[in-house]
Amino acid sequence: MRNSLILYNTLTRKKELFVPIQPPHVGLYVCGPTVYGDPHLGHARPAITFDLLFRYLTHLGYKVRYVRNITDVGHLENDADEGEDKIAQKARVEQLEPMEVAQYYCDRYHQFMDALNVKRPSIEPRASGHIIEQLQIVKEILDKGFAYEKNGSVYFDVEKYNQKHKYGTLSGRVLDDLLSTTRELEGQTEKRNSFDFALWKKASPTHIMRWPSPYSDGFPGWHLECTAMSTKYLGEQFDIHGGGMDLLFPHHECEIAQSVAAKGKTPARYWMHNNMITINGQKMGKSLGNFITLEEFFTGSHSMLTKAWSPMTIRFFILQAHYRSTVDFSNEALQAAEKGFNRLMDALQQMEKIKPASQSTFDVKEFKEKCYAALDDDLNSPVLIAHLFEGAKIINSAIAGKETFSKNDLEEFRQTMHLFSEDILGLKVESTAESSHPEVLDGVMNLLLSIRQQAKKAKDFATADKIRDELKQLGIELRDAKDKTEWEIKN
RNA sequence: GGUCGGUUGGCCGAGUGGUUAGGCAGCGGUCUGCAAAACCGCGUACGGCGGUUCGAAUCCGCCACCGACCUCCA
Repeated sequence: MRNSLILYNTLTRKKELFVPIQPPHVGLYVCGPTVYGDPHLGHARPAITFDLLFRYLTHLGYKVRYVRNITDVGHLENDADEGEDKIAQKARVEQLEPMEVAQYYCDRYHQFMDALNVKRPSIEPRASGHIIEQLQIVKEILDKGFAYEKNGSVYFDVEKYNQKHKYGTLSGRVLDDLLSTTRELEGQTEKRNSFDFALWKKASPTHIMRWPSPYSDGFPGWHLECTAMSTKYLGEQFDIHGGGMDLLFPHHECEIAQSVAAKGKTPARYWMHNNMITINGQKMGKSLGNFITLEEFFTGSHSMLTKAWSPMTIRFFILQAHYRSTVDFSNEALQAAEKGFNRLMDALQQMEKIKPASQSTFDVKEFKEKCYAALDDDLNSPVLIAHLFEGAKIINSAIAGKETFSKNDLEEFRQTMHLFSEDILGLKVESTAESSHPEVLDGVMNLLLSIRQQAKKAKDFATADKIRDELKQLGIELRDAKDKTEWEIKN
């Protein structure tokens, strides 16, 4: 097994060689969606980032258990007493059962992640199905003395925890600073300190989602589910914990505190955080109202979009930036991504036409090594894509007779190109009308092309060009090669 | 205000103490009846000011600007 993957660990702020606790097994936990709204571009980034990690680790031969939760009990709307579960709030607005709402958006999430060719995780646990496990952790933390109960709610005692352990190791925050910088919130009389966080919240009378507990009828605090479910399925300490950078503080910091308080262990050894997506340089966010749903991208139905952008264009666009960089959205950038993606996919298909020669003019082994090296360097997908474009250029040159491959090299080159672009980056040729009725369209095209060929022979270029131009208007592009004319549907 | 990160050619976006990132767009060429596609060539970019160094866009310092987190958010 290749063993040279280096990952940037937020915990140490350094790139580190990835060494699993129990090779060949790898435990990977990623914070999943809160299913109270339609999936948007921001959901795509972590899903694709960790899909790449999942695919690469699997390819390397690791047996990966990938756990990504579904938050269906919702997080607290805020920390105030009248805080309301997000799912419950949405349900009231739409007059639906809370679980109906959660199911609907969960299905939508799956539908769009499938379209983006994101593999399903090994386990997708729901928070609502793990109330017992969460209550168990509340009890453990209370027993250890790192939490206190007040009016039916249970809060994590950060100050007390900080006396024995250190709070803020992941985000680099210092408790004293937090005291002075955290603003005062109304209705926080129950908490001893503003930075304490809820482990269990007593439900207000209007709160629909509630479960019985020794403390009150209520619901779990907003960091607890990840601790409960990662512990249950991956153990008290596992390999990699991932999520968006916005979750670094307080969410992941609190997860660490909960695990250390309850189990005495930092839950994960490697913490990975994908950066945000920006629109016109500004973060995309619910509160900012500038987020674009995936459905709007795929159909083009948003005022900021000049046209529809396909799932693979979105995936390619995201992979063209390193996961720790912000990626700024614009129609121009997507246009460039779309064209580049098509060029790569075209080359991949053209590759089948290459005929083996006696000798190779291209070093396939070195090429393959470069591709691995890119991913080994903290999943550098943009560099990998740059290499794949070099591969595309070689393919096209080989078809033009400028490069040659021996039989063995050709086979290895084909495998390498497919491995990295399809199996690992998860890119694929998107189906078009061509694939739904292939025979019919082929027949029609062959007819048109033979008429055009006759016209060309007779030097009737007006007719030949008319066919080409009008097909172009329909979205079919012709390319005259030496002995035949190729055609392709563009969008 | 505190903490962290960023500022790369027309656009997007990697990377690095001295050697071509890559894609898109543009320009010139080859090919073509003309195109398209493809291939070849071109642009010589790293926020500002100092410092370290034989040499910095890459290291250090200061400044400017932008952003993220500190409140639900991927």
